[in-house]
Amino acid sequence: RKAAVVNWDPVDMTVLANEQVIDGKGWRSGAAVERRELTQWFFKISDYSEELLSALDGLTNWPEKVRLMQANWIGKSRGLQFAFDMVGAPAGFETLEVYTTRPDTLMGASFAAISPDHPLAKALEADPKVAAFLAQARLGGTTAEALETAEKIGFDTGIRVKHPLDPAWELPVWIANFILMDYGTGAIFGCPAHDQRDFDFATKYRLPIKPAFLGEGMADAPMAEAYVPMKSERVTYVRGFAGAETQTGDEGVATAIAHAETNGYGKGVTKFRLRDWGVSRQRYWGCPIPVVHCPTCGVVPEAKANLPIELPYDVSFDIPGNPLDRHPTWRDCTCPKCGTKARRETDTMDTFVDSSWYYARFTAPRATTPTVAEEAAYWMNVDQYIGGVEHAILHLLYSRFFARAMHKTGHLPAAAIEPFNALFTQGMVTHEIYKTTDAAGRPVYHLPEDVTVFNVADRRIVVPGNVPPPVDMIDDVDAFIRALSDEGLLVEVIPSAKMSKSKKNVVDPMNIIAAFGADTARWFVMSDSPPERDVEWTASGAEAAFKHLSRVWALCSRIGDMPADHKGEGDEELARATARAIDEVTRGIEGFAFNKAIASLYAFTNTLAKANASTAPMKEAIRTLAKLMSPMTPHIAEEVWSYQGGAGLCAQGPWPKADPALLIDDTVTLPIQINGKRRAEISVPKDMPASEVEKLALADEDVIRFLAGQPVKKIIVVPGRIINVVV
RNA sequence: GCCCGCGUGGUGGAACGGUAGACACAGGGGACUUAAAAUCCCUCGGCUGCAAGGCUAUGCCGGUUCAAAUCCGGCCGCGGGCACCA
Repeated sequence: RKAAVVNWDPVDMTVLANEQVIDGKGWRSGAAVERRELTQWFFKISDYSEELLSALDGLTNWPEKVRLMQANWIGKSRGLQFAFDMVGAPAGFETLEVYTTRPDTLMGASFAAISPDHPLAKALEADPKVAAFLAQARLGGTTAEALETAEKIGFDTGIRVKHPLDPAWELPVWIANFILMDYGTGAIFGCPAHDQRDFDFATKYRLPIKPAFLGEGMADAPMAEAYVPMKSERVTYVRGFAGAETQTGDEGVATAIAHAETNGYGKGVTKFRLRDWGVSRQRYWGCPIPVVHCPTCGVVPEAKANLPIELPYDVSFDIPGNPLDRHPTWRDCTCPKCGTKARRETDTMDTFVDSSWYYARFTAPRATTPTVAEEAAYWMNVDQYIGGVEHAILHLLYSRFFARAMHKTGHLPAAAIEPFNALFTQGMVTHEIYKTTDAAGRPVYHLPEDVTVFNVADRRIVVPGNVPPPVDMIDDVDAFIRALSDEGLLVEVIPSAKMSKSKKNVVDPMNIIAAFGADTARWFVMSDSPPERDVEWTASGAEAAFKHLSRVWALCSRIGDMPADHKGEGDEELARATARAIDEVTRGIEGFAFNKAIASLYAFTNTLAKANASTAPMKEAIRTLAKLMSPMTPHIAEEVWSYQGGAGLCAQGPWPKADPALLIDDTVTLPIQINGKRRAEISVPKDMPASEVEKLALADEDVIRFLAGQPVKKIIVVPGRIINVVV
């Protein structure tokens, strides 16, 4: 229960918190959310923004999608940062720093705006009108919808800034609720012509809208919305100040930054969207943050000898809030620096902290230090990491950061800074949701095993309970459904979703195992969908899997009963089929295409069931089948293996290897197309030269019939694949 | 709004640019049964034909190619991620 400690810095930040989190009193759902300042602990992941972004290129065995999501999350942008000189601002606020990714639109500026959380806004808060505005701006929800629909509101401070390119030109400074303190400098210059938000704001408050550029060949005209072309697009500057009159946005930005740097009013900077990782939680169930608050020394890291700080067990959750805050003794401690009475930090760490380095801990689980150098060097990295896509950003990015931090603190070797060599994101097992409504209008969810699904006249009807109604006696289906509905017996079927206990769309694995065994459950889950996709759980699918495994067992006992000297037919073909099965199943498993591997096993089993070969190849085939099945269905595989006289466990023996000679057929069947349509096929020896194949194809009677004497323009022979005759 | 991804039978899904629908589920038919279950066999994209077969078909429209589910462009639909990020 300890975590590596990296860059402990208390940071004052504005965070969003609801009442429950702040004072532990209210726990009403939908309680008003307000914004307050809390002291929180952060990991300075932003120091690694560039590194975490550029290293994504090296993760060649990660899905492109995940790398892209991380790149977008890190969000690198290049822009200009510069300072406006202010007129009429309080003492200490001589300049206003702003950041823009479109410095080429500088001449389209019509105002400057600061975040309600900007230090300047706070400095002005003594003015009751400002205070009232800030209170209003801080209201409002934090959900995506709330933000989307939130109206833009602003307050003109009366302060003015001088335009960097023309000191005589002054712009008003507004406080605006849509400016974020967390990004850039918390202040912007507004260019309504080329930013939709600024456009909306300028329209509302009647500020000038002046284009800096027009689309190539477009005329200057009043605009209905902001003109925001891609930076790669060429535009004609009507209020340009750097570079060519017509150039791409990228060129415009580059020349504008150069202009600012040459003339000394600003500099090009790179910003990242990635914010520091706030790890403080006002909860019990996280690792305690090993920090002591001392009245004389301030914030002091706990002495190493006292680590790990363990959570107390005698806590109560009767009252909402963090029990650590109320614990009588846990909070009390002595300052590791001066020895006086002090208080422990009661915030605990985000549980993502634990999941960010467990893989490293696994390399030396019983060590008294977080990791052991030799063990970490030996075991790291994780060769293949498998998890849901929902971890694409947070967990996987935090882990990448944490591995780097652990390297810096000497807990991991340099080779382990990218902890996961290969990543596979698997889908989920889903099921539809069955819902009814109780008398009070509350939703009631039903387990799949507690409803009955049946069809009447192509209508799928679901009722609670396990007794289907007498379907034959229903003649008016609509009336029947209405009656069910009136009695509250019509179950609403909600489309398939990730299995969740609260929605009761779960199938208990224990029930499946009790009914069919664990092999069946594993076989079915892997058989239908590729693993990166979600699988819909169906009872019939599980039954089908069970039937198939029963067939395998029946086949096993039949082959087991064969007399040792039985001479059959098709020994060669069966040996080929066996080799092909080994090849296909191996490639399927190695390529994470378990559904294809299982399809091959079905085909091989069917071939074997129909075969009438001699005893030796039959036994060889069933033993191979056991081996190939063992990753999916270990129990039946071992039974079959042992029944067929296999030595030891098949899980312990080597994986079968296909004889390459048996994988190559001596003759191949080639389809013949005429103008791209399949018309015939011929069998030819596999190494027959193309010219011979051509002759044979043109001599084929179906081909002759279809050509009907037309001259052949061209003939394409793809060896081993296809022949196309063009007329 | 921005960034990704995906659209193939009734269903889950196969298909290095080369025989579309492998392998299954469901359905239909049959055998065995007094009957049912279980098991086994046949059939199963659509249209057409007694049949052999033919035509048509991978969301829609167009293009590249001897050949397109696959590559390119444009629509439509669905899903995921991000989001007052200046």
